[in-house]
Amino acid sequence: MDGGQEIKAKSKRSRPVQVADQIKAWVVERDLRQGDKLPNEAEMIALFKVSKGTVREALRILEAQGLIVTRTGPGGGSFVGEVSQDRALSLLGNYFYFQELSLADIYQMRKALEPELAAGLAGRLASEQLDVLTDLVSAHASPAQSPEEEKHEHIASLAFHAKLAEFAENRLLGFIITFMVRMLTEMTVYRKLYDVPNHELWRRGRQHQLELIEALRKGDGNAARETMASHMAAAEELMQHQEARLARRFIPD
Amino acid sequence: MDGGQEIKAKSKRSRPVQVADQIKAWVVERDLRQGDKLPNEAEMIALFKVSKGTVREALRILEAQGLIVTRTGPGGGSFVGEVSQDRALSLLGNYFYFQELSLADIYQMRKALEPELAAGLAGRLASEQLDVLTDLVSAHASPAQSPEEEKHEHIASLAFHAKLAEFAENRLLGFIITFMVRMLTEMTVYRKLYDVPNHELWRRGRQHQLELIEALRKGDGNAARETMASHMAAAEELMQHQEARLARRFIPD
DNA sequence: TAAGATTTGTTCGTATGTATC
DNA sequence: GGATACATACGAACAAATCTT
Repeated sequence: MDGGQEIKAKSKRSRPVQVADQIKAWVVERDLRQGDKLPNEAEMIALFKVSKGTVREALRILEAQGLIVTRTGPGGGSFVGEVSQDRALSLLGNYFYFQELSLADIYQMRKALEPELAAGLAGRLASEQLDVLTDLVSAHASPAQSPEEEKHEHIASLAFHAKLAEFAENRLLGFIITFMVRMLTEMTVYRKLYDVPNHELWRRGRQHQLELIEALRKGDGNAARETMASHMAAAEELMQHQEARLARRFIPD
Repeated sequence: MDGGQEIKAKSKRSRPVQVADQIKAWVVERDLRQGDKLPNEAEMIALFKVSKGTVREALRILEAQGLIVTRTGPGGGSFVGEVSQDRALSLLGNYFYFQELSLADIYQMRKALEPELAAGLAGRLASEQLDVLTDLVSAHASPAQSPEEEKHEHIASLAFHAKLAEFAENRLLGFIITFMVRMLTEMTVYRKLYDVPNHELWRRGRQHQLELIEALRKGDGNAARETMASHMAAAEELMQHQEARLARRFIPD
């Protein structure tokens, strides 16, 4: 009946992993923040009583997670680093690489979250930010003439949503939407999600985006929410024929 | 037969990171799946023309991301590994360690997603699964008498939601909710989120959970959705007085 | 520009630990 | 138990990057 703390199998953790844990503990104990310096290699060797190679493997572990950065030269060493959104997106992508994620799954989430994002943004964007959004919509104003153009339009449309997510105040909301957009973009690139063009639906989607920008400008949260909800429904319809699954590949850093 | 020419433009990356990338490419080229064996250390040394130490650092990088697992002994070596949900949760937690995430942010998401989860689960759970949920609610049936009990009730309540998320068919939805529950659990443990008891609200929350289980059993998706929505509103109210921010600490593996 | 100092980056040889047969 | 095939760990040396003077 605890549910929170899982008892972890006492698997034998390798020395480098142990050292990585010790380094984390060392950082937490001292409440270090981004940019603060860690002991250098020589000091860690003395501190943890391990060889240089082991220390370096531990540092690579932490570096791979984005927790530290390392620089050479005088004044160099390892420092507490802020995990970038890009890295976090990649690491999460590696997990879902192994999961069965369908378009339906992603759109169930988008339908729930994107209207929420839109409502929260109403009246909060500077005019330059609104202009950026307008430019993204304008970038694919004329009807696509070839599959290649279809593809680029599709990606540009997703970029519109990525930009909205970037503006989100709720960083968790922004992150998740960015993640889904990224997944969809990869699907678009690696599979032929754009080969069943439906110009009418496409035109409607573009109209939605323009209406959304207007609602955001006016600060009308409810209109923004409703418009986005319609847009999501249309986008889902547009992709629904596609049987697509996510491309199974490692996502590079 | 291998990659061929090195790309000078990316020479910023350290050798171990380069090798890690090469190993990933090697895996992707061959479309290896979980459990498939990678070359052993000696072979990688020959393959990538680097020393043992460099190969090992590269392997630790991939291991830290959950992409490979390593075993010693005959027949041992490195193998393609499936990234576990637990590891993915930790890595994502590391990212949000650095973000300003408020209770309001999390509840905005929960209000949008948990009703969706509840609706999707209606009529899909086996009776054993429903029993597990009932047990979790029963675990905190009597009113809490002390702050310590309040805390455990709070955690148990979150465990209820974690279990629901575990049953989700949509793995993305399940993952995100699990993540939020985990964050809230940590807040509960590391901060005094349970020191402003409100017995009436608490009783109502418990009632909601029982109603929800009933709706799930009956297969009434709309009732499940509505009940969960009410439950989320109540839970938010319960936590709203708390100024809490997430504890700033590294999340252990 | 150049030299020197500092710190990480990489290699090699060797020895030890561990799981399988 | 012994042999084998692996990863694991250590230490010493040298290379490369980068800062200071």
